[in-house]
Amino acid sequence: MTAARRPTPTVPDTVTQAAHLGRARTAQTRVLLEDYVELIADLAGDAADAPPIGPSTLARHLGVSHATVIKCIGRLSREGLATTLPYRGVTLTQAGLALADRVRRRHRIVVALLRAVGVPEAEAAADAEGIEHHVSDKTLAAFERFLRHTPVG
Amino acid sequence: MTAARRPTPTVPDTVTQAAHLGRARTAQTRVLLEDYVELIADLAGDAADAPPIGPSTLARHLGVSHATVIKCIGRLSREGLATTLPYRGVTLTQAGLALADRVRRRHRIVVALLRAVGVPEAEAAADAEGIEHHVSDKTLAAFERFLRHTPVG
DNA sequence: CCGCATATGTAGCCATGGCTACAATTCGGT
DNA sequence: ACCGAATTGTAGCCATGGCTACATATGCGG
Ligand SMILES: [Mn+2]
Ligand SMILES: [Mn+2]
Ligand SMILES: [Mn+2]
Ligand SMILES: [Mn+2]
Repeated sequence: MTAARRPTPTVPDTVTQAAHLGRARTAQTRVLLEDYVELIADLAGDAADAPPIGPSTLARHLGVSHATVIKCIGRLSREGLATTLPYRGVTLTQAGLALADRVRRRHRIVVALLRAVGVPEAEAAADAEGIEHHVSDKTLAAFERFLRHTPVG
Repeated sequence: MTAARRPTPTVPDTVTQAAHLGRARTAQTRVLLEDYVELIADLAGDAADAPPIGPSTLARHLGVSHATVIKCIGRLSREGLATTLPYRGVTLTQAGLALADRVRRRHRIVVALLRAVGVPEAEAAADAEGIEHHVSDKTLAAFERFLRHTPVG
């Protein structure tokens, strides 16, 4: 039972595989933060006077309870991505805005790539919401290159 | 604070967005199961007499502790994907094998698509480990179509 | 200016998936 | 046969992110 008798060729070297899976696990811890800052930025609009967004609004868009949102806003704030005052909603910090920009850009590119390889609109929109969080910078760069060098969609 | 003054066009309709994010959240609950059955199938090889795999082997490949693996094997077994006997390792059920087949195929196709749009080998291998779990059947079908109609890489 | 609908916050529950520390079993080598 | 190393299992901790139920604050319409 120490190992498979034949180290099947489909199995990559052990430490590499562990690293890949670990990386995916780590990415998971960022998913919630990324979705929140992306949504907050989208809702607040691009004006300089971005208005604070309330928990119930976020809850509606996220499809979770407002209690859950309030807890997660605590984490956002602990991580320095947003500021919040009781009964006064949440506003992104500079760091939060910077992250939101990166996340929104990546989201757009992922959707565009999916569309470009023939994924239907609705599926692209839905799947991108999960895929985006696992697209590294290098992969994103490759996506952009592909989109530039590909005629239409 | 009830909503953004301008319902910025980047924000999709509320219930659609909630559905998309909810779908990504739901997918998350399958990630662990998928990675486990995929790994177990890979390690056991394709022989009919697939040998049971021990927790420590899985732990090494997954990059987590053996205690964590043992707990997760419990879930695998509760969900009918594997059987296990004390000190005798874990074996996939028919359902587990079927899931593993789907997951491994999807994994291959995702890696191939990433390579086809120009993602470097190492990045493709790493990112695929996270992306794969968020690729729906329709999106997978689109990937296959694209790969068929695209000359080389 | 006041009451009430709505939004916000708190408390406490649960499942998951990490971990370490320790206990028990197995099994190969002598 | 049996000893000891390696594997396996158990116990108990923690953080996360869901939820419901209840409590409190806000602010608008009348
Ligand atoms: Mn997302
Ligand atoms: Mn997104
Ligand atoms: Mn994976
Ligand atoms: Mn995989």
